[in-house]
Amino acid sequence: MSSFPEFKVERLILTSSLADRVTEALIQLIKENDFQPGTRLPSEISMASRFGVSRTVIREAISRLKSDGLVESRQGSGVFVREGNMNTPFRIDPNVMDSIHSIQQVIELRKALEGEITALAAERRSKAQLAAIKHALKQIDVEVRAGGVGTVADIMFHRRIAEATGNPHFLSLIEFLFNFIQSAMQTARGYESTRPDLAQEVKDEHLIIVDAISKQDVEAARAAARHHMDGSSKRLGSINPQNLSKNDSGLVFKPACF
Amino acid sequence: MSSFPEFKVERLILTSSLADRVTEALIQLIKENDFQPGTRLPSEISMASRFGVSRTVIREAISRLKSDGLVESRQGSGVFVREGNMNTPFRIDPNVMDSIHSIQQVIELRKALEGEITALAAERRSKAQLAAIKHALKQIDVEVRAGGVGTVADIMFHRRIAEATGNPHFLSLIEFLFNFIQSAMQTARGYESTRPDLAQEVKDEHLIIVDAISKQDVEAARAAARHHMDGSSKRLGSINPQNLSKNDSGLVFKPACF
DNA sequence: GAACTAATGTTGTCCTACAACCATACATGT
DNA sequence: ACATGTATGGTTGTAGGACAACATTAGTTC
Repeated sequence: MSSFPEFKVERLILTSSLADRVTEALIQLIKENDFQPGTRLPSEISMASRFGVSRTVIREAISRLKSDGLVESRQGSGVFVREGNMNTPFRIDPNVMDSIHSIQQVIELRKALEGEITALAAERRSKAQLAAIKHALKQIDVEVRAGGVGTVADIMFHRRIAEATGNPHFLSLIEFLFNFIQSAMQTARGYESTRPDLAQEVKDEHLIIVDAISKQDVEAARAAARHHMDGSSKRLGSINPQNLSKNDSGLVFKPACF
Repeated sequence: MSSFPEFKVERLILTSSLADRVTEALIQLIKENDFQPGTRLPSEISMASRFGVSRTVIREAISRLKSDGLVESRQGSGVFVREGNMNTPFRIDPNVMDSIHSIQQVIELRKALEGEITALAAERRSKAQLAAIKHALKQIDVEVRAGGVGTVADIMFHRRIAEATGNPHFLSLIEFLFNFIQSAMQTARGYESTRPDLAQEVKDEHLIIVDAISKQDVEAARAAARHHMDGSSKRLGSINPQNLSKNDSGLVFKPACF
């Protein structure tokens, strides 16, 4: 068509709204400079005049702080800094997830978890949960035969294992991590599909895991999961890095700092 | 003073603001019912009339969704559901952290991580990081001799180990988990301080960990950390459960559902 | 001293208004 | 026919005013 090379850009968001900037400023004030926990923030009106914005903007910023659990507002009294930070969530900044190195850091996190998860699953799985795991394993082949690379089913397989631990936090944590390594898994599995030897390797590793969970052999399950993680990171490392640079979901461009 | 027994209640927040409820409703709509990623939400005005609230309330709710990464707003165009949920953080609802069981679930999460963290720390620690770990270990005794139970220094000890992995996510995840198990650790260490045998047990376990990290013996480090985790959960289990019911930070009361 | 009351300040909610911006349809010129 | 400019309506971003609900404090009364 046109003489342009492919020029598909998601959307440059270099516009930060006032509420964004006020939020950031307040977080900085609370975290760095000591607004001691329990103290009251200045009133919304005074902050509005101090920041030079309207009260609407201040309220939106405080609304975000509230949902992040940093502050708590009491009608008629004021906004107070919360003590303890139980409500501040664990997050990984997607803006730094551009390099392969940072993806591998997340993979390392998953690697650390998967061994214990599989061991606990072996110890505690019910018959129904074992059946669900086995079913998920079969679904990988189904997805591959249907022309896919099998990422969705692969993730579901490990999700079922996490479910079998009986501890819901394991499931939500690895689901959180999958969001970041999904694209890496996709290219990895895409590469494996061109190498029958590697594909067979993966299938074998999965089988060993299921076998150990089936027999409720805790140590074997742990070892199998660790072996699988080592194998997949080895396979991932054998891919040409440039394949990883295209990120299919989310932003690719890190907004310039200014 | 009064005839009442101690009745110090932080503050009952059973009043959920309109923005709270609208936020919850929108999250539900996005997650359960499919607002497909990429689709536009109804305009703020129409949502306001639909929910029967003012546009201000809608804006505050959407502001929270934005900070949670669920949606993205484009001026002049609308609010769009984000594709991929890389930005949705990992959180543990503090309102369900009332029972011992749920605390132990978080401890189990930490248990799973600490083994790998210590192993990686043994593998990669620099000389300076080893020194920091050893210093933190000494600080536990200092804190205890100063009359404290040693929780702060204990946490700092494990924090330094996590730092030595070189993977920043380990540190932030462990720090996140510590927020939930801190109070449990406090009562545990308080109990240990009345039992010299247990206190010595803890010190021995810590020493073995540091020794393995010092020698860069990866497998020994993993084993030592796992042994320490097993020991501390065993010691925690030997405490009378009622000691755990008093939670010093945050809410204790789970708001009634209505 | 205890209980009630008024005053003041703060957050919660609603409203209107306008600026900045986007998407589309329409008009214009070549 | 095509590209370019322009008008228009709709949407978010921001400002500001108004009042209700509530908390705190000072003052008053008993």
